[in-house]
Amino acid sequence: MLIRIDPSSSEPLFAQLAAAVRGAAARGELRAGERLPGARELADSLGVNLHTVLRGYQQLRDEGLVELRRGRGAVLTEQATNGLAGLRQAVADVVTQARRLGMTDNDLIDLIRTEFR
Amino acid sequence: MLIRIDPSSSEPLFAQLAAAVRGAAARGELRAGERLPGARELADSLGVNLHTVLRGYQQLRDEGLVELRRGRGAVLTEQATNGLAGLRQAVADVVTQARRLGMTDNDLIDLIRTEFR
DNA sequence: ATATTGTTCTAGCTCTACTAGAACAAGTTC
DNA sequence: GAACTTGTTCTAGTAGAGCTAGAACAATAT
Repeated sequence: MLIRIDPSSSEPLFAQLAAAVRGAAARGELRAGERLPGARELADSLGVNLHTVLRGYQQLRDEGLVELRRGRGAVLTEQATNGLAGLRQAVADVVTQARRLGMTDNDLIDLIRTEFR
Repeated sequence: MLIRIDPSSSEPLFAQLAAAVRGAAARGELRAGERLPGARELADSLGVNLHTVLRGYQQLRDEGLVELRRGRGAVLTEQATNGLAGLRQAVADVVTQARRLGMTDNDLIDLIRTEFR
């Protein structure tokens, strides 16, 4: 898997990392049960700190996309690869866009309901 | 126009302010040529600093949504009133994707609510 | 002329993100 | 069982963004 990070972006590094994994899983580049690189190793290869990678991994865990276990590393869950991850990413993008327009969650939900008919 | 701001949000105050104006324009609550409140006045009524409001206004100017002139204030441009089209398209895409996964509108709305936090 | 309103500058405070290093705990591997 | 791997937790320091504050200034409106 290829993970790229832009240090000059205003998006935090750990968030970029999480987004990269989310996207790779959604596009089928990663499968359930597959292991992500160890945090120390990935930190080295990206030129960032161990804690930064771990924070990204922990965010993915909070979203239910990976399981973290000592001695074993970060393993993709079913949820990460069942397409939900892709939808999640799309939803995140829409939410960002809606926020930029100053919409509340309910404003956006109205739009969704309209579109669902 | 009603501008509300949440000091406890992780979204910067100046960005919230810009979003509020963007959204009001996108929803048609504001029209091209209309004047926004003066920065000092708005800062007072929101309980934030003059510079914070000005930074929000400047961001809107950088986006081409308002023109700023001394003695005159912030005036909405034509461009400010065309925002919804992109979001509508993104929402349509998300709904299609959700349908493909067999989700109901309420399933999707749960996702939106989660993401909005 | 006078008042209004954005512009610019300096300064200080707080919080987040990132880095760094160390010790620790749970799991894997042999 | 022993050694190794890997995430977890803790402390600590640095840099930058965001916000506030106050003042002086410049262009425009009335």
